[in-house]
Amino acid sequence: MSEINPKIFIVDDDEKFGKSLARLVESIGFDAEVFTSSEEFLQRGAFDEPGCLLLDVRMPGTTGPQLQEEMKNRGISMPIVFLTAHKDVPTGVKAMKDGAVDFLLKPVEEDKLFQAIDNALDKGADLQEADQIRCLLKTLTEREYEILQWIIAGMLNKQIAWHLKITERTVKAHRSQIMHKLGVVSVAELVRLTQKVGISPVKEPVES
Amino acid sequence: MSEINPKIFIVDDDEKFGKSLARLVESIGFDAEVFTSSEEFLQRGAFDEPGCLLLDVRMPGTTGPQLQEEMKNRGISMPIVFLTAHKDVPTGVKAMKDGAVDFLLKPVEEDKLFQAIDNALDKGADLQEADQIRCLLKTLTEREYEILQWIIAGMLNKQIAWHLKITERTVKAHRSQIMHKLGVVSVAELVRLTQKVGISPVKEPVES
DNA sequence: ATGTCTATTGTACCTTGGTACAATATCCAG
DNA sequence: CTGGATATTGTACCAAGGTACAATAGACAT
Repeated sequence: MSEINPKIFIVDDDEKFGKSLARLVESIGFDAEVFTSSEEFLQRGAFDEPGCLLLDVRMPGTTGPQLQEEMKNRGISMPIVFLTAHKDVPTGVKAMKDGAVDFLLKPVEEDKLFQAIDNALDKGADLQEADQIRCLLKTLTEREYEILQWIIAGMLNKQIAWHLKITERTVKAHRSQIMHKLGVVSVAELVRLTQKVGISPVKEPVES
Repeated sequence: MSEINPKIFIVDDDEKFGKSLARLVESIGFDAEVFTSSEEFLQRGAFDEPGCLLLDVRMPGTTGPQLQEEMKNRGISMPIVFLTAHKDVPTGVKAMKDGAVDFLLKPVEEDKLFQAIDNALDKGADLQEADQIRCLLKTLTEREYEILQWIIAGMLNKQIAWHLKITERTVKAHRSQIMHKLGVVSVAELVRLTQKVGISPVKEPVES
């Protein structure tokens, strides 16, 4: 068994600070990788390994919050911990609203940093799981996806058939295919799976 | 149909500020209620109507963040928007981590305040729904709750029966009771319901 | 003691879900 | 045009869920 250490990405224009931060996290067993700009970080690519990002706010070029938004746009799901000397409340609050794990002020206390990294890595696991689920969902055809939304709404096969104007037999065929593709054996698992990536069930129009 | 306005609770030791804030939110159609201390607010009770809390940070006695924590302890689920002149980053960040909807600096821009209130009221609806679900869940007996956890794990009746060393018939009886009490007709609805209040399914020990 | 709540189980029956073994039709790319 | 993916449907059968109509037994409170 080869132990895989989570990788701590560090983006800070102050190279000295970044390197000392790298040494610090490496001292407790993490792998670290240092970048001096957001652009350099984005060019690296391959963000699929488990890890998190320690990110400065004020930087020449793309700032920390801008990188956060760009990552969201690109679908890069990596938990972010901001580290900054920039004592601006709205910036910190917005970063948190946008999903940052923490927003710490330099000089950062080791305890708080390590705690934040732990939290970030936990969140990273969830994000990776969601990514995997999204990947599975892409294997569904449009029709299957449509029927999936009815299934997780709790509709019976015959009701789905009625709404789509097809036979119950066909719904069963699709349903079976969906379950196989998503690797679940029960509706309960199916619903929990879809909840994790925010798929909304169809809403049955109430007849009067 | 009597229109029910959401109620905006305001807690600020600066009574003048509180009252002017009340006039402001009332001008756009909300009901407002002003308190000059956390204690006064807590004594009011009856926090079940739809609404949100505009809360100051620095106050004599119980501070805003302390009130936030106390409300959490007491199970009072009302969305909070902080309004403060206290430009402290860690305070703002912690408030957000603890579930605040927003953390705005005085003097607050009307746009941002109204936006924050809208967001808070949306969140309030979710919180109220969760409260209602928790209320329903309290009507379950211990045994029913136990079986519920197996059901939402996607287990078959016979598997549940096996684990609890009872007959499948008994599981069916409980299952039926659970569905009735929670007002759902499908496992899918049941799972979504429980997800909203964070009930975790039992984990099947994998046999080798 | 008597009644209520809870947990348990039984029988019988029907509905729904799942699947094995099929076929037909359309669309699209190589 | 030919193969593959997709959507559709059929038959038959079995497993699983749901329920109506029941009963038994223990715990607990009035």
